[in-house]
Amino acid sequence: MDKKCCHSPLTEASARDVLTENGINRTKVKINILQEISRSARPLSVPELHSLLKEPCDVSTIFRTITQFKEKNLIQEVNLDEGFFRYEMSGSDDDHHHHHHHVLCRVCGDIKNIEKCDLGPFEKAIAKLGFKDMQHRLEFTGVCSKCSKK
Amino acid sequence: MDKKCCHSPLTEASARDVLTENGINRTKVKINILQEISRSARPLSVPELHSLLKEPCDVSTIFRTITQFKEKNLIQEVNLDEGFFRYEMSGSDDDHHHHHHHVLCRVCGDIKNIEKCDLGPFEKAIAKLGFKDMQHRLEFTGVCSKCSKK
DNA sequence: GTAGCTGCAAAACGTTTGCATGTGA
DNA sequence: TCACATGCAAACGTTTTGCAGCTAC
Repeated sequence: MDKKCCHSPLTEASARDVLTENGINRTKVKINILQEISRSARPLSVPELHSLLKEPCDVSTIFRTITQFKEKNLIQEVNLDEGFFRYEMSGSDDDHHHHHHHVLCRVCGDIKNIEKCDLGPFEKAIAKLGFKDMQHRLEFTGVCSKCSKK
Repeated sequence: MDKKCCHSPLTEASARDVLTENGINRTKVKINILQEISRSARPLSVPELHSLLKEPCDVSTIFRTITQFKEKNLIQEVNLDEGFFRYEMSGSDDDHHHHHHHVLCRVCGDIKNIEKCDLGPFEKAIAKLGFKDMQHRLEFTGVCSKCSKK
């Protein structure tokens, strides 16, 4: 549960490699965005990403880049019920079906990962209703230990 | 799993009672909105609600009313990853902690309820991280039997 | 009468799109 | 060269807000 996330921050060189492997042009903007997402310990929103980039680019470019990265499954969308999406690395190839959930602290906004995921009983129940190709979204909120001490 | 939802459509008289019990003024608009949500078999978005109301009101009024209903726990927010929220009845007083999940068909948009909810193992794992007052959101998408036959 | 409700208009916010220009391979 | 990437401006859909007038109690 406390172990480090599966990916590590990408160097410029490795970011370039990842883009090449996925058939994406290696532009300054795309390298920056990929590095910034890989550097972050938590999923980032587009406005956050925009203000983190050392060489800022337009938000529309960020959205277009994110669309492309999602299509190549480099990153994945996270919805913590905040009214907007966040994005995080999908995990490397050796870790192909990486899947996890999050807990969001309702007070300070801190986000932790939950690696456990067993929804078998739910999925069996839904299969009985005739549904196929199931996907799910499970996110938790709570008050973290720091905030509940105050 | 197939049983009818816990609440039934509210008559105008019972909608008025519910509002009074919750200290909310019984205006025409609020009665209409509450009835319309109680009548619906599935959680409604604000635009849907707006077009369903027989005596339409401004969307800003709908949002303000919904905020108030949420505060009194008359209704609850549902997020099916569509980019907007839906709203449904919270369940009656005798059914005080009613809680369920949904499956959304990614093809036709049909929504079914899932009554089962056992996330004990997850919540234990999160409690170990020091989080308190946990809440969760779990929603499924899939392809319903009608749509997968085509 | 007064607190609270409503409609209208405007704006906030995340997100998408069209278009003209610029850049990577 | 030429497909693709970018910035800018405009638009979109959902949601919020300010304000003036109206309604419930």
